[in-house]
Amino acid sequence: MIREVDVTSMSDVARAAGVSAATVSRALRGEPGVSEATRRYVTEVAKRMKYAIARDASSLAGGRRFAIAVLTGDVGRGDLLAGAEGALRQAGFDVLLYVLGDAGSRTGFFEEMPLGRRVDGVLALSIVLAEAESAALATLDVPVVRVDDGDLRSALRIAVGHLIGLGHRDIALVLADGVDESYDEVLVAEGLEIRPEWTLWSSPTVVGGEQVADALLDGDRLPTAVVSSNGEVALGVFMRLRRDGRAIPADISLVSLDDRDLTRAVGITAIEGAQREEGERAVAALLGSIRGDGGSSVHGLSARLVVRDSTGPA
Amino acid sequence: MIREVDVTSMSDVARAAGVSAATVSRALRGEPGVSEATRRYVTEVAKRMKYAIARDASSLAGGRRFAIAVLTGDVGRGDLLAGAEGALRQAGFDVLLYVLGDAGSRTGFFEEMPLGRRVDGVLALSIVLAEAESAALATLDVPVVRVDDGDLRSALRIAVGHLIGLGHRDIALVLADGVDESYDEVLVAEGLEIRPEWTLWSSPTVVGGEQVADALLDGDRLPTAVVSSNGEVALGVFMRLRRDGRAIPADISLVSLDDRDLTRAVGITAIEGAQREEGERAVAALLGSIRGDGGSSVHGLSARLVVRDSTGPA
DNA sequence: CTGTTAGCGCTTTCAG
DNA sequence: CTGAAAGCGCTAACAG
Repeated sequence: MIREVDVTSMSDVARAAGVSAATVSRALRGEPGVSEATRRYVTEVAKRMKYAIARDASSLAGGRRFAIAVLTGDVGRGDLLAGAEGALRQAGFDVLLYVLGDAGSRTGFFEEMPLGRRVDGVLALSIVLAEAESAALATLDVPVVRVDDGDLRSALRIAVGHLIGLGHRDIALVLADGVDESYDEVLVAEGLEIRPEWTLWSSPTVVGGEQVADALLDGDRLPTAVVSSNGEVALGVFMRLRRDGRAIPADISLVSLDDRDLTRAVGITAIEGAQREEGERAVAALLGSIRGDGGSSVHGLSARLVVRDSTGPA
Repeated sequence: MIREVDVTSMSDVARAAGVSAATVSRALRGEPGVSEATRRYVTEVAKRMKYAIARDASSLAGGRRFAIAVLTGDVGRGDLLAGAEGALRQAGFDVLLYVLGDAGSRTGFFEEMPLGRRVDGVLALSIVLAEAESAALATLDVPVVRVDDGDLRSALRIAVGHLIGLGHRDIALVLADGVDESYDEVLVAEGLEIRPEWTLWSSPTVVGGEQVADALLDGDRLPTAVVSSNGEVALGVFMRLRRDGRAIPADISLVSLDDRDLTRAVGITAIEGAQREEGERAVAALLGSIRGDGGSSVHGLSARLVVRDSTGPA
């Protein structure tokens, strides 16, 4: 396709404004060394001509790229991405998106490393990087900032604290398969008694949650509160308990350590990562690095309790 | 931050390979006019030197940008985005992401139009563009491809067809607020009788769905099936009916015209857009346009019924 | 098939 | 404060 169009270039603007291209460049970028009057006038003219700096040429000449690569394994974590994108756009950076969800595209990406000399920094959002992958990124010689999912332990601590504050002592903990650590100490630390039958594992699905609820209902005593590490499991527990005639939160309170569309929709109290904000914070850190020390860093999603309708007094 | 590094440029490679820069350029891009032997050797050397073409310079000189702007209003539609990104990356295009979720960033974007001379095409994913916005994009003079949500009418047709196949005749239709058209004709066309009290409106929330279910339960006759235009509403209906002791699908079948995490998790039969595939198809169309006629086009998410556990014989 | 020569549209010294 | 000149690293004619 041939496009023979609107090549309003900087020199066009310069000519129209009766100054040199250098002055236009300085004026438009807010560089010092231009009188305010000139700057205003040039900006004016540029806008009238709908002129926009050609990034390619600008990068080539200036050495800066004004672009950040955003790597993510899971577009589902939408707000994190949205927050980061907004902050970057506002700061004048392009966002080059790379969705590294499946193994194929992921290995492909790290083999090709298509970022060479193309970005000023890298943001890795909720994707756990292998050693080799981190190393590959390091060769780009630009700052890398990672945002990981918040850690379960502290989320659990917050949830349990909330429940204890409501007077609960009998708290069951449902962990999604794959979670292999023990979290008893968190309960112990709060002075709670550990009952083995109240620590349950479940596949990370709604059906799994329903089975867990069944197991709970079959026990000789029901806890007054349930904490689930996974949102879908929480929903399963919620639905089964309700169907069994248990009122939530009157009979049983429920907290999810994982906040999702699901839990939000149903009104389940949950620990949410402040995703949007964290995305913005990560961008701030990255831009700081770019301007400053060039260092890399790792951020955890900050945990925050959102009390909804599934928790109440014991 | 000062970066005084690895500026392996094309001429470095050329020197190392004992050829001219032009030859390296041709060889690396697969352009004709290079002997196979030379191409192989040059490629070899380049790889060994870890050389990667500088996109900026390449674009500047060549006039092509190898970048596509992807506009989306809703990162939640993850698979569409993932599909498009994968296809674009494979084709060698950068993806410049713009999340135009909230009004502020959206108007900001269309006022600034930061894309001038920066992309070879635009992909608008599940975002309905206003007249003025389309016009703004048109000024970029690059192909624009849009992928819209599938249309409700055809989704409804599929859902109703499915239910009728299962023997249902008493079908209630729940529309989320904002849907203003009448869909009676779809039912009529299938030979169904229209009962006004079985066409209900609801806020697009779980609570709204629960209220709808209440209204249904209060009626003098219960439909044998419910179709909801919205996933969250469907979930609300689902939960309330179950709590009221109605078995799904034994007593009542339920179909959502909108497939989401929610409906998937709970196992509600739904009409899903084949998002990933559609993303790839849109990219194919866009790349075709870029190479060819430069035309723009609109794609609908292709509707597909996913039968889960919420529908069964009447 | 390959090399040479001009730029692409900016930013950046360096003078003025 | 402003302008002129010299590239940034490539690609695209044009010659050989």
